[in-house]
Amino acid sequence: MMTVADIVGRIGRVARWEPDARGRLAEAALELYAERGYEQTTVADIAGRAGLTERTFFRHYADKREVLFGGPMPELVEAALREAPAGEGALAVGRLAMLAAAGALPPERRPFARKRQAVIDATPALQERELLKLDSFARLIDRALTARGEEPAVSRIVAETSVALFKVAFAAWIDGDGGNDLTTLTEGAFVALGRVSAG
Amino acid sequence: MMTVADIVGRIGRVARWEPDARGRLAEAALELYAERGYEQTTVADIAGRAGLTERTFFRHYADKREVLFGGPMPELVEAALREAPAGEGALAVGRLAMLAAAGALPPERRPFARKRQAVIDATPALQERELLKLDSFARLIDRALTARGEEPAVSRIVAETSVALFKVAFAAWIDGDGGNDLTTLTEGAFVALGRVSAG
DNA sequence: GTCTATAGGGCGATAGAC
DNA sequence: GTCTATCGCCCTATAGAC
Repeated sequence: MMTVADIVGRIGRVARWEPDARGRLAEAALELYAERGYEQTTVADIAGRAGLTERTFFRHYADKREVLFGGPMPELVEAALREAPAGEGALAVGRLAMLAAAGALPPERRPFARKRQAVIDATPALQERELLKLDSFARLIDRALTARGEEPAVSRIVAETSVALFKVAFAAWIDGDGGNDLTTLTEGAFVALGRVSAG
Repeated sequence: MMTVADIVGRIGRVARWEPDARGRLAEAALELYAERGYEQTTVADIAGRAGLTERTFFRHYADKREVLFGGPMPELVEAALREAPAGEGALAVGRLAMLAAAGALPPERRPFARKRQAVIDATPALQERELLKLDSFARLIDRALTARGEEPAVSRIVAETSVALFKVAFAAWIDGDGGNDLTTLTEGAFVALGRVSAG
């Protein structure tokens, strides 16, 4: 279905507002956080660079941290959990969920992800938010596994472990040379768990 | 060396200040967060109940969240990692570190821990802080394992997995009926990992 | 202790599209 | 008329600076 914004875009006329306020805010925020640091950046700075006001920033993002965490990963994880084949074991389902998350970060997004991660690594407040997002994936997996009839104890362990492995794979993807994509590294982390927990 | 507080304690007289301002602030904060919610509680409220000023609160705690996270767990984890026998495998060391963390919460602390956890579970801002604290344990384990000569990939996986298992055990301790102590539950989580990752 | 900047929420006004 | 995105000005509490 064609939206008003689409029509405006086609006609090529400037409407009342520049399009994609949300995206412009996110871009401006990352730039400024990288340039001068998260704490040294005010919401007014971000809004100003995006050609908007402070108040509009808070319409699009609940707080100053959230502007870096707007990706499609939660939906991808939920979809993977919904579509996981009935026969799969618990850990295999957790693995599918994390592979879906990895799918949100194809190789071409690595430069952006590295820039974003450098900002997060320099800022405890952003690390906290990142950990909460990852924890929410664990909750999704736990709920899905329980719904599939797994023991609560198994669901929880698999959920937390799966996310732990994704964290490891993601860190390796960011720190590495780009030779392996995130999907491969995620699969590798699940394989490595078997080795570590056996040996 | 003897501090002023020590001297006051010995004499047994009430000096210029009631003793243990830090503890009183923590107690007042938990009460208020439980009574009316974290966001509905101001730092002035907490300080007032503790008979202190707002400014004094920030001398003892860096921010409003930190007042719930002042325990000895980090030191216990560090000590366990320092004293881990040389022969132990990576996962065994992670397990020792998490058992040391569990040691900070003996059965008699469960009522307090449950009250505190209820507040945290109701407050995303506090969940974020809790996750950051747990993540800092993973960093400690990772560093210690790397120092012991483990492969970086193994260190990271073991570190994240160990903390993941502790999270599961802690949740079970809080949610359960108190029949199992946290140490037992933590050991059980490490045992269960073997079953889950094998089967 | 005092002062101040900033985060972030409430609410109403405005200006288009339909 | 309704709906939606933006702006403006109010406010309080946090947290850092002095």
